[in-house]
Amino acid sequence: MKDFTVRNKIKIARIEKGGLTQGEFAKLVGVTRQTMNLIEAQKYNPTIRVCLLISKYLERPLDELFWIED
Amino acid sequence: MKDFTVRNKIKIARIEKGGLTQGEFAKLVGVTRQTMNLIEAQKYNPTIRVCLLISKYLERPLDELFWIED
DNA sequence: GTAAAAAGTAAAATATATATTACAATGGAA
DNA sequence: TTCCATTGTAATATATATTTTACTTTTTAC
Repeated sequence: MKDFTVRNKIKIARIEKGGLTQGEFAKLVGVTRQTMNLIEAQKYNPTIRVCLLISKYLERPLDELFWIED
Repeated sequence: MKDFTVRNKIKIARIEKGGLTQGEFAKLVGVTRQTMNLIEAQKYNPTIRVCLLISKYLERPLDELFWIED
């Protein structure tokens, strides 16, 4: 199967959201800072569960935060 | 952390999409039929990558297909 | 410029998504 | 009813998301 790459704009959205640090945001979502770091750096392919929580706390739709690059 | 449950309406959307069998759809998306079966049965928490492909082939936004129940 | 906070990163351990194979249950068409 | 396609499910194996701990680099405030 093709090697679609998943992209996200979490980091930008988090900063735009105002003041949230990576660690604070990770805690909100319920993952470790390291996990959030890797997700933001697009080195992970997070589960929909984590993505939904990210979407919730950033108040942005999933479709705006995540997309495929083929 | 709270135990949010992830829900999805993939099976309904797949059938509404017309004629696609679970196996055919799984192949389209690039996972096995068993994996798609477990995802549809809400026993898995799929990766955003798989969800994006599902969204693409069902022509439905992520936010319409997946949500959290708390 | 210095100190503290935040962010990047890395290695090892654990949890779980996904694959593989196989078989049972269900449903619809003949 | 019988046959065949589809779906449900289970066991084992593998890949990888996530955690934990710890250290380095970058950024920000003073």
